[in-house]
Amino acid sequence: MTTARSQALASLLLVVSLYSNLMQDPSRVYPSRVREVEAKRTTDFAAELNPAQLRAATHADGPLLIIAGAGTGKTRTLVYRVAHLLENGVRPERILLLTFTRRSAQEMLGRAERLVGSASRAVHGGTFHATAHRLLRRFGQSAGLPADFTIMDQADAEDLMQLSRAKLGFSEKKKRFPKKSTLHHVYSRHVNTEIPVPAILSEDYPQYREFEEDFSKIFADYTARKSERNLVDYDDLLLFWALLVESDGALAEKIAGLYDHILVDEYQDTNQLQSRILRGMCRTHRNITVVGDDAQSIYSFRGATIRNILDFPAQFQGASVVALEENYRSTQPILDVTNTVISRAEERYTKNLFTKREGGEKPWLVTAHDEAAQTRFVVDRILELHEEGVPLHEMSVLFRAGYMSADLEIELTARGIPYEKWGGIKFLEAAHVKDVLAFLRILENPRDEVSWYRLLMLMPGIGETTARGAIDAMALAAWDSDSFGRYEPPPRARAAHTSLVQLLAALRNSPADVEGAVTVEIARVRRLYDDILRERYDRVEPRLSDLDQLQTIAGGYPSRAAFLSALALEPPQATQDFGFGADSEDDVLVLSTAHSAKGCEWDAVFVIWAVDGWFPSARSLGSEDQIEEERRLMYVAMSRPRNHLFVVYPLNVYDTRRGADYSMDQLSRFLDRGVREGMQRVVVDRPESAPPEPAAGPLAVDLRALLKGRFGAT
DNA sequence: TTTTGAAGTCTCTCC
DNA sequence: GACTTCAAAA
Repeated sequence: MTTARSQALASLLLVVSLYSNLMQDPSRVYPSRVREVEAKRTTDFAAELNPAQLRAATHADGPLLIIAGAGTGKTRTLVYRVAHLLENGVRPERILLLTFTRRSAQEMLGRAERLVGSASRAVHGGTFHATAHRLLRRFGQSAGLPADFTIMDQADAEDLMQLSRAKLGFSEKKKRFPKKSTLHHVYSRHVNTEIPVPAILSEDYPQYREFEEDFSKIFADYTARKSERNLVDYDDLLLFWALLVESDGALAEKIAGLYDHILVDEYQDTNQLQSRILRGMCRTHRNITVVGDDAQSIYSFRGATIRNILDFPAQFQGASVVALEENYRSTQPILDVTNTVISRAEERYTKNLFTKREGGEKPWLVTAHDEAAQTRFVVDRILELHEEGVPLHEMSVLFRAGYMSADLEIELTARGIPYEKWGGIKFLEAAHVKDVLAFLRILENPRDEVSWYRLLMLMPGIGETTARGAIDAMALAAWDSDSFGRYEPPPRARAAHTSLVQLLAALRNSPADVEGAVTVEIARVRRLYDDILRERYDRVEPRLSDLDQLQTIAGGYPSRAAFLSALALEPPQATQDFGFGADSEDDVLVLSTAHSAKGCEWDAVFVIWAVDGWFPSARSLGSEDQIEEERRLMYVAMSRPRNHLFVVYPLNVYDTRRGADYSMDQLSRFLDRGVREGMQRVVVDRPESAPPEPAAGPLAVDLRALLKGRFGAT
């Protein structure tokens, strides 16, 4: 069976190999690679690119902005630009390719390799955060950052924020005090956008304006806590990088001098802080190429600003601008509809996407009676297309938020259709995985308060007060590694304390630098932890097998530190990391959030839950800007297919949020009259009373029988 | 006083 | 379903 989780694990294994690649000193790779470049035939750029792509790919030095509409060969152009640079003698390790996701970095470097040979492997590529991490491990100490810092993921950062919140006594007294996730969100937004906190509160959280001073106090405490405890959050990675390249010293020169060319993908999704980093990195050469599509800017919730791309020509004087407008992906009827959707957007670079792909069916707008009918329609149509020869991996179902695919997943499982889910429940967010990792993290960084707290709270007889008391005692002893052993617990916690002390001692004494050391450590932790797991959680078996997998994965890392850092920065999201070897031959359907689908394409795409309040999300209806972003998100979703597009919406939704009753819902506002004119409509009724026949084997359902009588065109 | 279980409140997108 | 709040149990 193909589950999201098992695939996530497989992808994590891939990360292992990537990680060791990433950490390799490129100078060691260099000499042999160069010869391969020279031996390689030169690429015939003019024959393989259209005029606009050619201009972008072969652009000489200096800033370049490529405005690339959906499906216009953006990746291709960037890959050829890398090839062009290499063929013109730029050393691969002097090129930095910044992407938004690890997946696109892999894909691009893989394609570049096919084009120009293995030289491209020495090109530095990765996300902003992963690149920041690499630089900070190498140069951070000169900037006052400890060498052994631990990276916190978002949940960790929120937990730490909660500790600050509780410490300052805000947890009980006031009514409606913002919760930890809100606190963290405001903080993160402040760091990434550089908007002052009061302004963020006024704009996004007017109800919390009265707590303005409390926010400042908590943030101050949070910041102090981080540095005392050796912790670094995602935002810090960028922040320290920016500070490093903006300083006046030789260090800034050195870091900026690492690269001669910087290429940035998905530039519309960068934020103010990232823009500062880029300006710092380009202080000497100005060889910066950015690619983006303002119509696909969908990450403002994490501080991305469309201004970066709109203002690029002003920020980098003399920048060339190339627009890619020929769409190679979709048929004309699909393009007509998506062009109409995005034409309603306010401020943008005007692009006129066109295609030579004439013909093809009009996109479908499907009105389903309710959620069950929606699910049935999607599954039936998928099977039908599959029978017509479209492989499952050439189809995807897209939705606004991860939880919206629940019903569909049940049905797919029942009918034996394999699928993989992107952007869903993440392996590393599972409580039991985080529990085990907490043990490893305090070994790595004894000051890691978040992990201590988590771990202590797991132990029977230890609650909030005892946990905090133990942590305070350790802080008082300057986090000496024996300080926990000297701590005197109250009687009810004594047994737990003893076993924990013994475990930690055993772990500290086991050799750390032998192969598979991390796996051994996890096994030891589990001798204590597995019983706790059985006690605390339901569905024990799958959780235990997750931990088995975690042990296996850990075996691939050279050290505990490498393992933990990789997990924070390269979380296995699911199978989006799947593009290798035999596994890519698995024919599985893709379920994805609209966000995670960006940059991908399929033969057939289903967009479900196209209901006002769901897509656009009800939370975004408050402001014009947010609605605009939702519109772009819908545009991203609808512009993924090559040949078949289905937009589905259920009429009656059993909505527990509003008094648990059926309510009539309305089609998403983005499918306005003009858009609908380009579509063909279908109404799908409530499913017949008979349940679907259980599948004899994968895809063995008699479709015609199931579909009979359930279509009624209007 | 502290822990723990149970009822009640919302529920996005990602590095 | 995860997280918070609240009241009973140790």
